[in-house]
Amino acid sequence: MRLSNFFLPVSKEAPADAAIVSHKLMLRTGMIRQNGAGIYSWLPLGFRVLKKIEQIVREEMNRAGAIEMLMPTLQQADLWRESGRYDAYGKEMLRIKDRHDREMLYGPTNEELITDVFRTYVKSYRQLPLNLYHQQWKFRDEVRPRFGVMRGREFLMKDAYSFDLTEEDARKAYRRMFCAYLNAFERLGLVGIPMRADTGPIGGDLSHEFIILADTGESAVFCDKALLELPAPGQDLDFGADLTEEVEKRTRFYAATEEMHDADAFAALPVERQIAARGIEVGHIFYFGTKYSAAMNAVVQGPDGQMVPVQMGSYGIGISRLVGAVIEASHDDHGIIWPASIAPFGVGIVNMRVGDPSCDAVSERLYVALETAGREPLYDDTDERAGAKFARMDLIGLPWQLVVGPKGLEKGTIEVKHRRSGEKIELAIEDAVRKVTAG
RNA sequence: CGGAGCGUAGCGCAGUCUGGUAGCGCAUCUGGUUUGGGACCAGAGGGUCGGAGGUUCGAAUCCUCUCGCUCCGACCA
Repeated sequence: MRLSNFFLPVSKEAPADAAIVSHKLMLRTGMIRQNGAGIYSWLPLGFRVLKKIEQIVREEMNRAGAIEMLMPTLQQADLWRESGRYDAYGKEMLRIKDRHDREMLYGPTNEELITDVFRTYVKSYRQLPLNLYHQQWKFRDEVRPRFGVMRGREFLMKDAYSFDLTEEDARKAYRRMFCAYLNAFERLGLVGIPMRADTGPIGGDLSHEFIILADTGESAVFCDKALLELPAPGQDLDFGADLTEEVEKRTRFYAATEEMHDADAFAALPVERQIAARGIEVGHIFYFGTKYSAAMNAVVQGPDGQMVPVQMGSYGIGISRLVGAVIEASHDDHGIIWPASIAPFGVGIVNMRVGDPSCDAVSERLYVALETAGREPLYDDTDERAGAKFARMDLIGLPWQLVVGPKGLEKGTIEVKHRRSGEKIELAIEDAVRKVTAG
């Protein structure tokens, strides 16, 4: 992408409304534009990041055997009456009437819809296990939206729903999602720490929140340092295998959010392993048995011929929240530092002297080479001053910057900058391309 | 929903107490000089001061109502 053809409204100052660093940076880089409390437009730069996170989550869900689909944002009230949640959900659910005065709602979640799909088509245990997911905008009329996309009212969520015949099979489905989540967060450059979460009226031990540590996180969290050092299961994990050990490897360490915190158990840890910090919830998984299937008559016939309500679990990842969360976890005084996996562009090319024949020629060469190599270059071909270009590149935080200027070209080199380390090296043009393409 | 604030140019703000021609910085546009880390000079455009009503000769400023946004708390991907 040539900057002169792109839409990148960066600004020096952030609106005073923004309280936390990720929100400020998202506004300053022109990733989002606020429309109302907790409601945002995703401008081109932000949209690219959002789509990349969505794609990584998609790949990890698919790898774990989940199947993607898409459900609507607007739902009929009837289904929610069946599950009993139309009245139970409260003011957080946005209720709407259409022109025929039919009661509708903007979906805050999708258990009812997916259960309806399931019960219509699945009648036999032989079609199980099944895990269906989508990535769709949700609306929750939060009392107090805040922190930009971290707590918006409208937000993009990946939600998956598992269906199994028995509780034991449902536990297996849960473990698959547990591992898939760890892999997904790792690919986003984050350490997602699974923490025991409140299971509400269902009870049991099958609910975990995935937390990433950040000073501006909304919840106080406590965990064993060992959890931060465990690598994710990895993309070669066999999701057909027994994943019990892979899960217990983590759940045996202490980790809890404030509401589940057991001060005595935490105090029993060696002091150097005690981590008391703040965290951002980026995912939440739980098993809820037959709560919806029983209420909505989603039954399947087992091998014994009996009709039984299907065992269900649901698994959420806050896609739009993750954009903010990654920035909270990865930035410096100059701006964002994107992990390469979700950077809006892979490399920035700074032409220091637009109009100079050799600078233009070399920049074009780099641009074509990197574009061809699939590195998604952002070529700053504007005629602004060098300082402004550098500041902007640092602000938007692309992993690499290539600086093409007359001084370097006299020696036949260009400057290659690594955003995260700040390292700068002079390389010949072909070596620079190789360097950036290799990473 | 309780508590506290804020709405003046795209962004950051001053002006409000004490009523009297709507300002500053950044950004934008034009011309020129510049050019290796957010340049300089000269000029220009851009505002129903969130909205409605009221008081007054006169309202950004005082009064009433209203809409919106932010922060703290209780709740949540």
